[in-house]
Amino acid sequence: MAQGVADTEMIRRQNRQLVLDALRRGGPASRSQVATATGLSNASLTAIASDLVSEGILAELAEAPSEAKGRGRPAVIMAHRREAGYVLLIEIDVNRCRMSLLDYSGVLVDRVESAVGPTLFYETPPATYFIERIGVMLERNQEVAPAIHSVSISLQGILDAEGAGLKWSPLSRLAGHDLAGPIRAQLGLDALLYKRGRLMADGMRWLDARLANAVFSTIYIGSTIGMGLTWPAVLNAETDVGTEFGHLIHIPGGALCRCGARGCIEAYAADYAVLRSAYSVPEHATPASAVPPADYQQIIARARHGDRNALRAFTLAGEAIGAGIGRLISLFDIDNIVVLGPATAAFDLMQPGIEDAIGHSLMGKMRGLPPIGLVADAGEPIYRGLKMKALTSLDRTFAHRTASIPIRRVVE
Amino acid sequence: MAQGVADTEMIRRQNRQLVLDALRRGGPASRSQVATATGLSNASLTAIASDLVSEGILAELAEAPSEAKGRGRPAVIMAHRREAGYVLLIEIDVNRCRMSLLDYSGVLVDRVESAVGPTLFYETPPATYFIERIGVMLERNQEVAPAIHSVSISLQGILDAEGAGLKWSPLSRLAGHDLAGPIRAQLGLDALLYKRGRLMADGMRWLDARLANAVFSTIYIGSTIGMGLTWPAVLNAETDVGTEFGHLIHIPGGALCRCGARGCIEAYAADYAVLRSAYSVPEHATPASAVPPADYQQIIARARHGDRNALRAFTLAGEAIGAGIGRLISLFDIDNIVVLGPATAAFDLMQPGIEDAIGHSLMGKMRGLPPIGLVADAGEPIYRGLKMKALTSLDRTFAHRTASIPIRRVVE
DNA sequence: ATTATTTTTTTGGGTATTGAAAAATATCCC
DNA sequence: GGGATATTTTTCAATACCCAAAAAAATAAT
Repeated sequence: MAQGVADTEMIRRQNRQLVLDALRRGGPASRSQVATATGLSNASLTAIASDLVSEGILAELAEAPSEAKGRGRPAVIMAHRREAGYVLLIEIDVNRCRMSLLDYSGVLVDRVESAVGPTLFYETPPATYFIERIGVMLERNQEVAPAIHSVSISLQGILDAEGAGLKWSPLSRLAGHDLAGPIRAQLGLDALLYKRGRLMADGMRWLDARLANAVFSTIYIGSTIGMGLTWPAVLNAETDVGTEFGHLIHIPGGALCRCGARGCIEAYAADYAVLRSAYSVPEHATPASAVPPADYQQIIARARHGDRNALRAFTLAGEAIGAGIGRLISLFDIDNIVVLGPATAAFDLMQPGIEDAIGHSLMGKMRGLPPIGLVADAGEPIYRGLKMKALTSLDRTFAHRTASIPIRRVVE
Repeated sequence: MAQGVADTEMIRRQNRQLVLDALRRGGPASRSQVATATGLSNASLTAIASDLVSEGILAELAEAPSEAKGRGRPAVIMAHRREAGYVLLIEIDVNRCRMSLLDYSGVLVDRVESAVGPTLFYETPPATYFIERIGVMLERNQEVAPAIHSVSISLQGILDAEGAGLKWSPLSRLAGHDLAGPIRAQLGLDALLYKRGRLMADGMRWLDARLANAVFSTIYIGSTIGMGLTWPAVLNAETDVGTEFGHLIHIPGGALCRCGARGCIEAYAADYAVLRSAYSVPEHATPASAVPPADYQQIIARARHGDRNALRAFTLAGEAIGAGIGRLISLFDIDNIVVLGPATAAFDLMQPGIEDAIGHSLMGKMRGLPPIGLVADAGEPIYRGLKMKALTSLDRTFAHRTASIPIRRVVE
C-alpha cells in the first residue's frame, strides 16, 4: 500500500538510477563496466545508456584512458554530461555565506562568498537575503542560469516538517520564515534545505570508503554541538532522522545553554561551556556569544599543563558527550562515530569523561563505545555532503525521464 | 547498488505482495475490490489472483456476503487459504510463556500456556526450554506441524545484531544464548525474535486505525519501561530501531536501577521506583524484585488522597518519562505517543511532571508534547503485533513464489 | 425472455529484461 | 599487410508483465 503498483516503466526508472548511481560513485566508466557494477546485462546497458546519451544526460568521452589499451574493441567511457544541468549550493553559518555553482559532473563553475554579521537578519528577511545572493550568482552566469535545477542549502537548526524553513536556529532571526516558498516563487528554483549536522554525516560516507556501508554518527563539537546520523542508502527510502543532539538534555535543570534551556549537552561541551567551566564561572551564567579560537586553544594548553580547572572543564564536556553517546546507542545500533570540529584537538582530554559516562549506562556496558574517528575540518564533509545531495537529487530527476520534464540544454 | 536490478519478475513479486497486503489489511475481498484497493488493473488481478489460488495461497470463499447482493455477476470473495501455512507465536515474560498456533488466515488453532518462575533458566538453558515447549505444541498438532513456517518470539531485553538471541534481558539467564540456531537445528523452524516494546507499537498500528499512517511511539510503564517506535511500513524496508528507552540515563549517577546502572528512566518511573520514592527509601537502595499490583494501587490511592510523598513519587516518575520523551522527540519526529500498562491508571498523577520536563527542553518547547493516548492493557497490542509480524512475514515468503520454496500443503 | 448491471476473463499492444549470436574495432604477430 | 585473437557493443528472439478495451459470464429487474 505504502508503495505503489510496480510496472514496466518503474523497472526502467530504477535501472536508470542504478546506472547513474554507479557512475556517481565510481566515476566515468564503460558500458560493460557499469553493467558488471550494477548487475545489469550488457544488452540492457546498451538500451539504457543510449537513451541517457540521446537525452543529453550522459556524454561519451572522446578519449579512452590511455593505460587501459589492450586488444579488442575499445571501451567507450561514459560520464555525466556536464551541461545536462546545474545545481546551486549555499552554505550559511554565523560567519559567512558561500554559494557554489556546480555542473552535473560536480565541477565547480563559480563561487561567491559573503560575510555574515550577527545582525544580518535583523535588517533583511532571510528569504530576501537568499534571493538577492542567488540573484548575484545568476547574473554572473547568465548562460547556464536557465539550466539550474535546484538550490540546496546547508543550515543549522531545526527544520520544519515540510523542509521549507527552520523552526529554530542558532543564527538570530533566521528561523521562523518560509525560505523555499519565496525562492520558488521569485526565482522558479526548488530550494532543498538540509541540516548541517546531517550533511556532515553524509559527506563522511562519501569521503571515507570504510564508512560507505556503515551505520554511523558524526558529532561536531565546536561553538555548537551538531550530530548527524546516517544509514546506508536504500534506493528508494531516504532514511533521515531529524536529530537535535546538542540540545538533548544532559542534566535536567543543569547548566544554562545558549538556547535558553538548562542542561543541554551543548551547555557542557561547546567551546563557551568549556571556557565557562575552566574559569569557574557559575554554570547558570549567560553564555558568551562567541569564543575566539585562541581562547579555546589556551584552555587546551592549560589542561595539558595540568591546570585542574581546565582539566575538569574537559572532563565535564566529555561526560556530557559520553552520556549523549550512551543515550544515542540506547536508541540506535551504531557501528562508528566520527567526531569533527575544533574540539578534536582536545579529544584526548575529553576521552576519559566520555568513556566514564558510557560505562555508566546499560547499553554502554552492553555494546561498548563504538570506534571513534577524528576529523578536524568539518567544512569538507559538509560541502561534500551538500554537493552529493544536490547531485544525487538531480540524478533521481533524470532517472525518471518523464517526458514532462524536458532536459534543458544550454549549449548546442 | 544497495538495491538490485529490477526486472519483470520483481514487478510481479511486488504486486503479489500488494495483493496479499490488501487482503491482510482489509480482510476478504473480491478481485475488483482488491484491484481498486491496490491500484492494479482488473486484468492484472485476474492473473495474479489465479496464480495465488492455484498455488494454494488464496482460497475463493464459496459464499458471497449476503448483504451485497445486487444485479450483475456476483463477486467472488477471496481470502487467505487457511491451510496454506501456519505460524507459531511465543510470548514470554516473567510470569508465563504462552504459545499460539495460527493458521495463515490468522485464526487461532491451538494454544498452550505455562508458568514461568524466576529460576527457570537457572535449571534449563533457554533454547532447550523453547524447544521442549514447541515440541509439546507440535505433538498436539501433528497434522499441521510440517506446514509450520516459523516461530515468532516476543522477548524483553536487548536483541543481538543478528536477531538470534538476547544480549541482555530482565529475565534472569535468558540472555547470552543463541536461541534461533538450536531451534532451527533441532526443529527445522526459523525463529524470528522480536522486542516486546517494538511489537507493542506495531500492534497499536493495527489496532487503532488513526495510527495506521502515523510515526509514533508506545511507552509501556509497569514493572519495566518499554518503548517502541514505528514508522508506516515502506514495502521493502523494515524500519526498525533497536531501542532501549527504559535504560536511557535520565540523571547521571542517579537512582539505582534493577539493571545495575544508576539514573535510568526505569529507576524513577517503574512500579518499584514509585514505591521506593513514595516510602522515602533512599534511591540507591536495591530495587524490590517484584511489586504486587495491590501495592502500586495503594500508592495511587494515597496520591489521590493528597499524600505528599506519593504525589512526589509520581511527579518524579513523570519527570523521568517527560525528560525521556523530550530526548526522544529531539531525535525523532513523532506524531503521537501511546502510553500503555499499569501506570496508565496513574497517568494524571504523572502528567504535570511530564509536561514540566518537556517544557524544559528546546525540542519540547519547539514541537510541544505530542498527543498522548492511554491503553491500559498491553497484552493485546503485543499479541497483535507479534501475530501480524508472523503473518506478514509469511505473506512475503508467498509473494516471492520462487519455485524453490514449495508451498507445503497439509490437507488434500 | 429480454434487458440492465456488475464482475471477471480474454485479447492486443506496448515496454522491460536477458542470453546468445553477430557486429564492430582494436592489437598481435608472422 | 593480412589473418588471428580479444573485447566491447549491438542486435535479435524469447519471455514476462502491465494495461485498456472488448468480450464473456452471471445475476437481478422488467
